[in-house]
Amino acid sequence: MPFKSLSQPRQRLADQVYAQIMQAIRDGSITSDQPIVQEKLADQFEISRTPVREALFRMEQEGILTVTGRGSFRIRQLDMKEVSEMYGARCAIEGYAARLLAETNDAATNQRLRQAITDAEDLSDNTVEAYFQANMAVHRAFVKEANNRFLLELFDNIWNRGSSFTMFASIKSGELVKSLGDHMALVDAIETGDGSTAAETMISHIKDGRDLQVQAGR
Amino acid sequence: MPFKSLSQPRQRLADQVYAQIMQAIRDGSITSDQPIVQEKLADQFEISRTPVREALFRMEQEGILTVTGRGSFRIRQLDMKEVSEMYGARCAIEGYAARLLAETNDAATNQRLRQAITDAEDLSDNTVEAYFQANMAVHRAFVKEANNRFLLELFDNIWNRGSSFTMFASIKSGELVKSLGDHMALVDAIETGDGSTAAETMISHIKDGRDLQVQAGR
DNA sequence: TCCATGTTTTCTGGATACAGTATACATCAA
DNA sequence: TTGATGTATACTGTATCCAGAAAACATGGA
Repeated sequence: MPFKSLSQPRQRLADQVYAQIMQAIRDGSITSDQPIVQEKLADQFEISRTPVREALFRMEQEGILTVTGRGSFRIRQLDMKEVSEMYGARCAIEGYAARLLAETNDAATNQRLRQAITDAEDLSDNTVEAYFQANMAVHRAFVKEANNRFLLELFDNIWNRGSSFTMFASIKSGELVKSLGDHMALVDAIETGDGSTAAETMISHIKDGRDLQVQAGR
Repeated sequence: MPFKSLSQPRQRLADQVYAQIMQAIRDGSITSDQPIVQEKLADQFEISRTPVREALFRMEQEGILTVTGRGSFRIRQLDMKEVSEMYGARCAIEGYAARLLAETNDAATNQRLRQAITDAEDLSDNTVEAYFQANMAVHRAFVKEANNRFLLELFDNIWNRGSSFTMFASIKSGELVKSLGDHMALVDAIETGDGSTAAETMISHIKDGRDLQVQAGR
C-alpha cells in the first residue's frame, strides 16, 4: 500500500480562528483597550460563534487573553512585575535545557546549534519584528535540541503570551543587535560539558534581556 | 459599605464539569481504554453538550486528554519516555525555584517551608493517594515560595497531567516513604545560599523519584 | 463460510435559538 | 442641570438542532 494515510483529525474551524486572532494581535489590529466580542468576530469570519468561543477560551487558558467583567475577553496586559516573572520562567526552562545540553555535550548537536544561530541572525531586515523572530528562533533551537517535548511545550507556552512581542517593540534596536551577538557564547558554555556553567550562562543571558526590557518599560 | 462585592465572574458550568471529570479520572471511573463520549457525560451531568465540550477541549489542551480517531477524546497515556521527560520538566521548574529560594535565602521563608513539610508528611493514612498528595503539597510549597506565578502555573500544568497520579500507583509504598524523608535536606541546601547547590540538590531529588518510577514502570 | 458492498447507528463540529444579566441610555423629578 | 429610576440593548452562557463522517452491522453472492 503505497498511499499514506490522509486521515487528518478533521481540521477544526477553531484552529483557523485561533491563528487569525493571533495574527491580529501581533499586527496590532486588536489592542488591549477594546473588549473582544464573540459575535463581532464571528461576523467578520462569517462563521458562527461556536468556534470563535472555542478559540477564545483556548487563548484565555494560554494566558493570552484575560476575562474581564461578566465574561468578555481582552488581551492580557502584563505589568512589569509579570514581565519580569516571565523572564524568570524562561530562565527555568531554557536554563535547564542548557544544562541538559552540556551534560550530553554532543558535537553534532552543538554544531547544529551554531548553524541555527548563524542562520537566524542573518536578518533580512532590521525591524524589531525580525529581531524578535530571530531571537526566538535561536532560543527555541536550544530547547528543541534538548530533546524534551514538555520543555518545548512550556517554552512555546511562554513565548506565545500575547504581549511577548509587543513588549519587545519598546526596546531600542541598537541594544537588540548587541544582545543578539551573545548567543555563540552560550554554545561555548555548553561545550565545557559542565551543566551548572551552561545553566548559569543561559540564565544570565536571559536576565540581560530582562534588564533591557525593564529599562525600556519605564 | 459593609458589604463585600459578590460579583464573581459568573461561574461557568464547564468549570464544574472539568473538576468532576478530573475527579473521575483520578479515582479511576474513567480509564484510558474507553473513549469519552460527550453526550454520555452530558446525560450523566444532566446538562447539555456545550459545557462538556468546553471542559474536554480544555483538558486536551492541558495534555490530559488526547484526541483519537475522528475527534473523540481519551485519557492520554504517557509512555515511559514521556514520563521521564515529565520529570525533566519538573527539574527545570522546581530546580530553578530552588535556585531562587537559595539566592533570597530568607529565614522566614525557609521556616515556612519546613513547616509545610512537617504538615504534609503527617500522613493521616498510608494510601498511595495520600502519599501522592503529600509529596505534591511539599513540592508545590517550594515553587509557591519562589514567588513567581508563571513558575507556579507551569508546575500545576505538569502535575495535573492526567496520568501523573495513576503513574504513582505502581510504585511500592515502602519506597515512597523513604523518598518523602528527603525533603528537609532540600531546605538545608537552600540555606547554603548557593543557587547552584540548591538547584542541583532539587534536581537530583527529582531524578531519584524518576528512577523509582521507571523501575516500577517496567 | 467468508468477503464485499450497502445500510444504519453513533458521535462529532458547527449553527441557531433562548434566557439571564450587566451596561448604556432615556426619562423624569428636584 | 443633575441625579435617580425605569427601559432597551448588548453580550454572554447554555440548550438544541442539523449535517457529515466514521464505525458497526447486516445482507447477499462466491
